[in-house]
Amino acid sequence: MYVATDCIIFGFDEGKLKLLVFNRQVEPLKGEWSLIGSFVRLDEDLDVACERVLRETTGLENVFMQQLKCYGKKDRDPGYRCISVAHYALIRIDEYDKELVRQHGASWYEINEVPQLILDHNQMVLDALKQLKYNARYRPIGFELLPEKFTIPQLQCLYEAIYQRELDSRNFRKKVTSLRVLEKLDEKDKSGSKRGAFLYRFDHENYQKLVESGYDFEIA
Amino acid sequence: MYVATDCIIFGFDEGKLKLLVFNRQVEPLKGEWSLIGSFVRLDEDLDVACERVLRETTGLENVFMQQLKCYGKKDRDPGYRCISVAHYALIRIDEYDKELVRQHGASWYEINEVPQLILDHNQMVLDALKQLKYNARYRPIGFELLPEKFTIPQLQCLYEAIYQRELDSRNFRKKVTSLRVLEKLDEKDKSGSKRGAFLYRFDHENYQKLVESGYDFEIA
DNA sequence: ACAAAAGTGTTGGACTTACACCCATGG
DNA sequence: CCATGGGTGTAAGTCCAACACTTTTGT
Repeated sequence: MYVATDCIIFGFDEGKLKLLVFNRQVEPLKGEWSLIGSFVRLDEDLDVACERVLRETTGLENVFMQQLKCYGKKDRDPGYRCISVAHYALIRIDEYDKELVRQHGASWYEINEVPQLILDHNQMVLDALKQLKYNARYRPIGFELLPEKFTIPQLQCLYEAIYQRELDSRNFRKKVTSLRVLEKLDEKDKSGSKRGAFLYRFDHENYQKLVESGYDFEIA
Repeated sequence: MYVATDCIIFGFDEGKLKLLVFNRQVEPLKGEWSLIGSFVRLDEDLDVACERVLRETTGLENVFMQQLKCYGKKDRDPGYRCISVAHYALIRIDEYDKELVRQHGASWYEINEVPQLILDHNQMVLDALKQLKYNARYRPIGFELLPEKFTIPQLQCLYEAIYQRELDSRNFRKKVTSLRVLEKLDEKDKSGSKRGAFLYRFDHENYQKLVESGYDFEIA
């Protein structure tokens, strides 16, 4: 049986949660929209395979990535029996290799304007989004989608995009700062307003300590 | 590549959460403890394969079963390259086919006394238990492990076994009855005490309605 | 009559939500 | 000077956790 992996790649840009979809360049179904994927090689760990796929298409390494689900309907791929283990990845939209992405015929789509994809890939996207919403409540994975330095309004905007609802800025700020995993910098980002908003950095060290102590990261 | 499925089968008996483990009857590793599994047939849906495994070993159908994770380390099975999609199942310990289980050389082990299992099966059990704890908070899956009629003290005992901590009986009773998915019967179960405790039945219909309306089932 | 489990309410504290105004700056 | 987004505190309500005694009945 063939074993493949497909990647649901999320990014965050212009205040919107987006999905990277690919123009399929091989037959069958050449020219259709698709997630990016690959067969898992015989001598390759499953998770290594999807890291490889991500690296080959975006140039990124050490990306947040998580196994979503294994799709195994017998007729999911009309060509041959193939199961696919879907993973979703959160990438920083300012870091990926734009040339590489262009070569693969990929484009970003807003999460609720994703076009028709091949096979069961639309279902994978729906499942991944559900998972992302779910996980975002208990681990601060939202940070994975932002540049290294970000402002609190940006972070809030991201969570609003994930949850697809508005959050109260006072309550949001209170909560994220109370988590004590944000390091406030002396710089401001003035791209969003005249006044400028302070930049923060994610304090990985403190985060790690808190995780180990069993801390609960529910946000919003 | 070979594709297998393995089943983590949970049951609840004598106030303890238990796992059904099998004595492996084929080489290699014959005689070792193992989860039960099977290769996925070429013309068989993945989820159908694990339903088949469960039916073949316990005689049960229509069991609560959920995909856990796909295990795909390249050397997880020293014999040949094989990925395994683990599923966990919750069964009622009074319903399974004891003769069938005996034929497969299976025994129940308390969840924190599980012996050494082959390959990565111990890891699968740990992951399944974590998932069970997690899911038990948001869907009333605990009911799957009890007989059709059960008492509230039994239900509490089950949740205590899953969470591995004690719960307050007043708060627990308050919460589960407030969910409005329990139907109180006129019978009592006197096996647990002189006084006897009222039996309840899970109201699947009302549960379905509540799920559809987006209700949140957090318990304990 | 007593042991053993079933059943029942209340209160204090923690957390969540809702809500409105001033601040800093660039144009 | 004004338009724009950034930043701040408080009060009400809801939810959760802690807690102890009475009931029933078989032995």
